Amino acid sequence: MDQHGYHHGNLRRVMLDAALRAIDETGPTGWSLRELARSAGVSHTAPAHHFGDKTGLLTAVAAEGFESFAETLAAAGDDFHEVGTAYVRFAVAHPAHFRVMFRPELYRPDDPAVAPARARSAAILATGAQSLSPDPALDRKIAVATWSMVHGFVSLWLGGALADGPEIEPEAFTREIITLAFGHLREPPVDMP
Amino acid sequence: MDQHGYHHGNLRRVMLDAALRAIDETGPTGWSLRELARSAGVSHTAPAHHFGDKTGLLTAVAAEGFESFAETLAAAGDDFHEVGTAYVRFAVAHPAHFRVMFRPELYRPDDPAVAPARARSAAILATGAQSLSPDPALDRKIAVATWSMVHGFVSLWLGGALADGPEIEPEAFTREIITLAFGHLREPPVDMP
DNA sequence: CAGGGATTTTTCCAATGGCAAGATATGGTT
DNA sequence: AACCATATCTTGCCATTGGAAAAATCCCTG
Repeated sequence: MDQHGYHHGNLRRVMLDAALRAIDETGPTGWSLRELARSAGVSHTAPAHHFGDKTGLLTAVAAEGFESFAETLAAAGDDFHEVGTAYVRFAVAHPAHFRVMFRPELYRPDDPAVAPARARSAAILATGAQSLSPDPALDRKIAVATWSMVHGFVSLWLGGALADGPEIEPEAFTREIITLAFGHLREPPVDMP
Repeated sequence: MDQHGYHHGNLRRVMLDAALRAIDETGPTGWSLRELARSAGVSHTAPAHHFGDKTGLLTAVAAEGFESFAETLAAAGDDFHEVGTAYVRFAVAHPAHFRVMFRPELYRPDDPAVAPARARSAAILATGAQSLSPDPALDRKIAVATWSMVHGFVSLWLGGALADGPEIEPEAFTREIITLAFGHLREPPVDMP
């Protein structure tokens, strides 16, 4: 089911992939819709049917990203060390998605295709530290602190800001700094059925 | 020394300020050069003389940002708690600059107006944790961890990702999470002459 | 095989970034 | 005060872009 004539048959996915590649190469705004359409071999208005406009395409990227993100986080379990590591793993594996997801001005965060997955991710992150301490207020503090650290690390890493100095292997390094910063808070090992 | 006729007299600064305002309102790419020129009351090509092109304007913003940033960090002293807090203070006080500075694809990071201040900032951050521990490798880890946390926090905060839940006062909150995460590493109080 | 919805194209428009050439102002020199 | 080199700004132009409107083509169902 390739392109056989008038109907492309697959335009939506092809455009998404082209967008992801373009984002990897030149950032979330370093390309034009017409460019992508050309590369897909269709007219410059063909994408409009699938995405509406350029913002719509970025919204679709964000939606796909948050879906996958929520899954990754959920699969990481309850330990916030693991959730933090999963956060970084996702960003490194899907840099283009990640680069869009946390820049809400690029897309429509309230779009029904985005909002649920977005909320799901936020919920997992917010509750990641639950019952670590007896004080719920401290829990939130821990959650935000962890979230901040992994988000910041990955942003800096993707942005090349950590390029000087010895090479860093993102996932392993994340584990180390989480332990460094939050290891001392850890309860005795949680039940592992 | 306002605009008196043909020569604006102050275009460079006026354009920079207009850009900063526009970035605050619609992000680093949510405006057009012509728009800013109109708001300054000059023709759409007038800015070219001062900045070359749009990227040049963003480069000037980044340069100004890193200058001010390096000063702020340097003034914070040696304690990496203070440096971290200063990091956040800067970002909150100069959100438009900050939004550009850490997105190198938006400007020309190697521009001679940017590179030195950028390097100065990086150096302060990299050595922020020096001699905290006997192990230099751990120092780097601590420095990157701290940097990541404050950078991530501020990115999330500026992006509105922390908007749900109780309101957060950035600088105070930063102090708390730095202490939470790194307080246990702290040497006995440094000499304060 | 007819109709209808889905998908894509062609055509058109306003706005943008940038270039080239010309106009105007400014300061220093004499 | 006249002059000129330079800095600053304008006008006119062009290719590219995002998007709207309308028409064309395809595919599925009955």
